[in-house]
Amino acid sequence: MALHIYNVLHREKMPFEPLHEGRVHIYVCGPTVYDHAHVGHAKTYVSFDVVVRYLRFRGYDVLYVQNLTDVGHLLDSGEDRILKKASQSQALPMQIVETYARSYFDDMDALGVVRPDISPRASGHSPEQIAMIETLIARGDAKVTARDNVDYEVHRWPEYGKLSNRRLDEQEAGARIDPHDDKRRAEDFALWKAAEPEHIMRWDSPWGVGYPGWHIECSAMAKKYLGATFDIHGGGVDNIFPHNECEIAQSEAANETLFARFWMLVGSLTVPDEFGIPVKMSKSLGNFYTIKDALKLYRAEVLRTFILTSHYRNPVVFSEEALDGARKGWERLYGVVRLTREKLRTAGPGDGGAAFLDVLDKTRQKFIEALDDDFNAPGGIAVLHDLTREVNTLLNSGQPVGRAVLEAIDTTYRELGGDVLGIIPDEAAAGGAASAEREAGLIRLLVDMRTEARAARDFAAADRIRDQLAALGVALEDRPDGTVWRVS
RNA sequence: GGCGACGUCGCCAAGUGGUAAGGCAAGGGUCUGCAAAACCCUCACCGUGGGUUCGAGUCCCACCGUCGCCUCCA
Repeated sequence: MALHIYNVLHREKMPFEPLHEGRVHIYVCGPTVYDHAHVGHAKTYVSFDVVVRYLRFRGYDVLYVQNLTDVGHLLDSGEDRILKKASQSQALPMQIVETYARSYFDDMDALGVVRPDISPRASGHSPEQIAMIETLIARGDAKVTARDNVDYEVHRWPEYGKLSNRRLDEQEAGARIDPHDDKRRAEDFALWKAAEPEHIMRWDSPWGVGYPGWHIECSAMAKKYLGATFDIHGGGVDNIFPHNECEIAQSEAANETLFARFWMLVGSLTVPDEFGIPVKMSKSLGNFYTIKDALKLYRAEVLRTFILTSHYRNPVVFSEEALDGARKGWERLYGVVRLTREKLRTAGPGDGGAAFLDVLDKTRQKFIEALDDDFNAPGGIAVLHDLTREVNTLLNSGQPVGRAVLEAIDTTYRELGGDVLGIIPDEAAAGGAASAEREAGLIRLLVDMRTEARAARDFAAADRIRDQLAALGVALEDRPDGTVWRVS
């Protein structure tokens, strides 16, 4: 059973073989950097983070491109999002872009999302955008309008609608036409827009000073870094129409070849409203959670666990109960890793418990089986929970477990839970700094003192140490073979 | 109105034809100085009604309910 991916383009799971052997080219629509990222962004980018991590785990050489949209993404009113924010905060547009691009990377770093190999900005690619538009004009697929806009003429592309499964005659026509536009058909979209005097983000073009349309940016950048045809295009489902559909139309027309071979779209994240009905986040409803907000309440691994316990294609409701459930489930997984590492500190060199290596092999097989099935992360987490029961049983059994087996257990969690899913921290990340070492030493000293008190049946002193440590967020567990501690 | 998706135990959730993974919660036990953690046991006729099939949560139809998109959105 090889890797299968649900391809939105064909609405079915298909076996995945990259275009170039051993190498996967993937493009994911990045955010428009005009505000702090919210938990919906976290769902999308954590999902693709696991896709990329898993492809690498499977041995593929992955080239991952995720753009930053910093121009041309307009609001209903026709205003550019970046420009509007800039005028509101009395800053230059590129200050806004810089501020929120940094904020975005900070958030992604905090969530343990591996950075894309290339994070191209739309504003830096006007030569590529213009070249593509010129090709489309030469082909007769795009027209320069009387106002020096360039519009893509959708009726020229017979396959328009193949991704989102829409046909033009089914759409409500003319719902929104910008008064500054002079396009002839409502479904046509802008490749290039002439800049009004107040539009200070502007570039020279053969059609005068202007700026690119949102859709052409992704087409131009994907082609530049990944080629005309590449393996996977990702994004959130909410962009399937019009954005992704327009990308396909203009790219396949201009390049005269297939654009992305596989389309992977992530289900939306909603938030319960006052009646508990899931709705999209919006600032006006007061249900807008930034990643920074969420990270104050839950650690990154817990947020990732929450996101990854449902399949990436499904919609998810961001609720406190679900988050708390994810937290407890994660604590169970991390608890056994902590226990394993604690035992490793003092373990003897023998190979006791070697029969357990077979369990680890089977775990790895089942995990791969799950992830091979369209990146079924929930299935992968369930496999880790099954392993966790077995490891707990082993470590509580009293039989001697040698260093080799403990290391193999740790490696299994490190690779599957850490490298692929990003929910099991490294020892170092959990506190490898000098101060953390000192703290651990102090805690061990207190634990030893308590052990002596218990041996002397001085339970008052023992409980005092335990209670004080608990108040500081350090939980103790007395096990047959000694006391272990963990930071809660 | 059109397009798409979803409805599985109190909660979250996997499962695209062969008698329902996993986590949380709950109840009962084991262990423990007491705890905590862990382990064991218990806990689902898969929205409703039809149909196809030897056999359906899984396929088809209808209905009910929910969500998303229809040129702002990851």
